[in-house]
Amino acid sequence: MALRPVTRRSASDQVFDQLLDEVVDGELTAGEPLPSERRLAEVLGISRPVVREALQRIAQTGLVEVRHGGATLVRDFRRAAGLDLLPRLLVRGGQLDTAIGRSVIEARAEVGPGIAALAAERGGPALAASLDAVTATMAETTDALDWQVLALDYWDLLVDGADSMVFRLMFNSLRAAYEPALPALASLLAGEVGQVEPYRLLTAAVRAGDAPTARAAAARVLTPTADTLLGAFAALGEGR
Amino acid sequence: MALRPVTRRSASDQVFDQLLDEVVDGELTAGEPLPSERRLAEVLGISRPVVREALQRIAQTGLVEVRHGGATLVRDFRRAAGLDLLPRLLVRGGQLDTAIGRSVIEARAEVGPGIAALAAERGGPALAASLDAVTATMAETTDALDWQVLALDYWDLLVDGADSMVFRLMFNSLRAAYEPALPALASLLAGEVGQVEPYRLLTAAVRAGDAPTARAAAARVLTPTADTLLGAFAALGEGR
DNA sequence: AAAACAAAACTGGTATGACCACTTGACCAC
DNA sequence: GTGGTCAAGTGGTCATACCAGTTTTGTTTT
Repeated sequence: MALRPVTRRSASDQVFDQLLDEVVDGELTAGEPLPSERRLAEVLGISRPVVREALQRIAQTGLVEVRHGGATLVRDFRRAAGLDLLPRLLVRGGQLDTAIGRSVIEARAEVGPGIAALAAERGGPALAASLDAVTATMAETTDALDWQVLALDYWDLLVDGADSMVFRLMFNSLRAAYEPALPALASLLAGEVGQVEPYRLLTAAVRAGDAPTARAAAARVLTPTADTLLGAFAALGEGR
Repeated sequence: MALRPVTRRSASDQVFDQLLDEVVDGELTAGEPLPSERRLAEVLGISRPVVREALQRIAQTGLVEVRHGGATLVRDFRRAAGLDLLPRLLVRGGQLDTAIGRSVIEARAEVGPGIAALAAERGGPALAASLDAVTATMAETTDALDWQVLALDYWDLLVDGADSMVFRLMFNSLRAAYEPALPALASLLAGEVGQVEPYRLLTAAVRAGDAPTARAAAARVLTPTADTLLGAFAALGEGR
């Protein structure tokens, strides 16, 4: 039997989630003042320090603005939040937001080739050797989920090779966003399993230090997945 | 006279900054356990709730992992942090990190044209009209800083038009990163002031709904700035 | 001597109540 | 209208105690 570890969520975590959902779902509109910390503590049946911890974390993500002496105000997260918020937007209330999912795929298609180009310029044969090791494992993989995990490993190496902190942090944020959804996505992308040739072409371009070819090869790696997912999202989006 | 608002930083903020700097500067290496909350409170001369608030915010950014009952561990921020950390990496200890700056420019050059293409597909004449209003103001602007602010406004509209949450959040993160450095950068980019024609061409492509042209036009908007800044960063990087 | 167990000594999580610092708005004097 | 004062409400900090979970230690058992 498949047991999963029990997760005891702290009171602070639960308050954090509640507040975040209320802001993101628009139940608390931008500019609106939040109830005072004392009031929140009373309503939620917890102590004020716990409320404060949750509130500080919410503020850290840019969703509210706490002002000493004044009320805490809700901000427009579309204006104030950074990419770290993405995971909480992509899957909301257990449901995947197809509009957000579409934008993730679009961004991936845009950023991926750029990463590949930089990696080709800077990675060299050492990077290519690491990539070869991953593609070798991919070639022997039949499980859809394992395949996706390996594909992520491949891109992780590529991002390292690009030697760009911004792309690294972007990758981390995007990865954090769709890693939870991977099991669900893997089945959609089962047809992709075993298609290792595009990755090998990309690796070859990296080894040769050929940035333009790497860019094109990366696009060929990403496009099939993107088309499949965009199609699925479009179908889901109309279904509701 | 140019007065600036006084900023009183809370104890919690100061602890947050100290811990963040220690992790980012590598004085606390990944895997290493942090001192206990009680110990930190004692050493820093503050109360434990304040330490906890700072610690929870640090954990929120992915820099440490707090475990109930166990020690709090430092994580490798290169692996765990998201794009929200960028502002704290770009300018560290009052100094601009040129390697990070380079990666920001590279990412901008990669993402910008993609945003322009999407905006051309989805924005339509309404977006173009808004863009025209900004370029009209730009044409009359001679101050270098004002020019940069308007350029940011232009891109803000473009990002709206792209109708992509991921690009919106990316833009917010990047903006938060280099907005503090804008005054310093503006003087470097003084030569760009008045060059409104590339923006007008981009606007025209958006109005026509011509994505490929918009993509190319965006590249032409971004390239001069990118070259200038990359050159300046390279010179700075070698100087040390 | 090795393994199993139990207790103690950590760790973080929560609660309480008090006080300080700041903002806001009402009211008052000029 | 201007400026000043004051009271009420807000967030910021402190101190202490206790609960909950983990890690270490020491003992017991095999």
